[in-house]
Amino acid sequence: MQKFIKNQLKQKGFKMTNQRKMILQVLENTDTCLSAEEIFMLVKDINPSVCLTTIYRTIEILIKNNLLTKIDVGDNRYRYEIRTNKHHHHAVCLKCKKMICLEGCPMDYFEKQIKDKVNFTITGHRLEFYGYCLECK
Amino acid sequence: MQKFIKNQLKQKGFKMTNQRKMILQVLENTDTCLSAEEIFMLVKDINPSVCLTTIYRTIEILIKNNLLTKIDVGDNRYRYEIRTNKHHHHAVCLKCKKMICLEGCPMDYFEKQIKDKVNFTITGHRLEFYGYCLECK
DNA sequence: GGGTAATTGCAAATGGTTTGCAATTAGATG
DNA sequence: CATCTAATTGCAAACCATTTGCAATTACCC
Ligand SMILES: [Mn+2]
Ligand SMILES: [Mn+2]
Ligand SMILES: [Zn+2]
Ligand SMILES: [Zn+2]
Repeated sequence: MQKFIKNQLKQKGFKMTNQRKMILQVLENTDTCLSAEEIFMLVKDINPSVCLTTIYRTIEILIKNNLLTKIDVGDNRYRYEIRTNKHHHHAVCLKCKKMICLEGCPMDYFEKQIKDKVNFTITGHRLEFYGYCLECK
Repeated sequence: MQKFIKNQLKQKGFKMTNQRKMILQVLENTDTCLSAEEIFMLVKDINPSVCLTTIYRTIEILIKNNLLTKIDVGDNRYRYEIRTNKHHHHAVCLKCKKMICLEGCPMDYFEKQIKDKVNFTITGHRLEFYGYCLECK
């Protein structure tokens, strides 16, 4: 995957800078979704001379090229998740906003998995479809 | 529904001010989800002397009392939807961010409805469960 | 290694949302 | 109906995640 993303970027004419390498490394070595600030902190652990702006600009590039997903949890701060080849969903804790990645997709499968494996108490869910309406198509 | 919400608020000790009446009226007379700014504009059409702050504070109360839902579409601005007794989902246009309310819930039913009735081209979807994780339960 | 366009860091701007505070008001009480 | 008080409001300022302008730096094609 690491390779795939780097190739995608190179192919589109983006330079593979040290900052971008570090950001990708951080995004690929986490098991949750990270906020810009969290990515920033983790990248600083590798090299303290990075700038938050660079994080945001890299995020923008990745999203525009379908290599990163922007996720909202309702606390005025987005989380980002690097592209995986397995389509999946999340369980979001209303209190600490932690996002637990779930495998697979069909809803009923999920409900069972969440209760049995992840130990997450469901109080509700939200399902949104993305695409284009009649006027914008 | 109008009545139900007012009763809920009164029961919890909130005053039924003119501002709150107008905000509820606006929220109940729309067929999409509105941003705070949009609610503000619509309320100003009724009475120009209202303040955006009041919109936000009312939104906060409604959300805390489960009378309003906060929805994110990815453009740094939340949309709000007044409580309905029919659980339902949305189709969000990636371009204009318009939210089309869908009836019912099961996924397969939706996919058909979206294609046939609402004329919305699906390019993807997101499903999130809300609740509490092991530590926060 | 040199040339050039892309990228970066810094500081400042942006914009949605929140907060402090004094003035106003709903609605309970008599 | 007039009085009282806690809740609510409007205004201005703060907040804070994200974005932008610009000069200095860097990747990478030759
Ligand atoms: Mn899915
Ligand atoms: Mn549902
Ligand atoms: Zn939690
Ligand atoms: Zn549209």
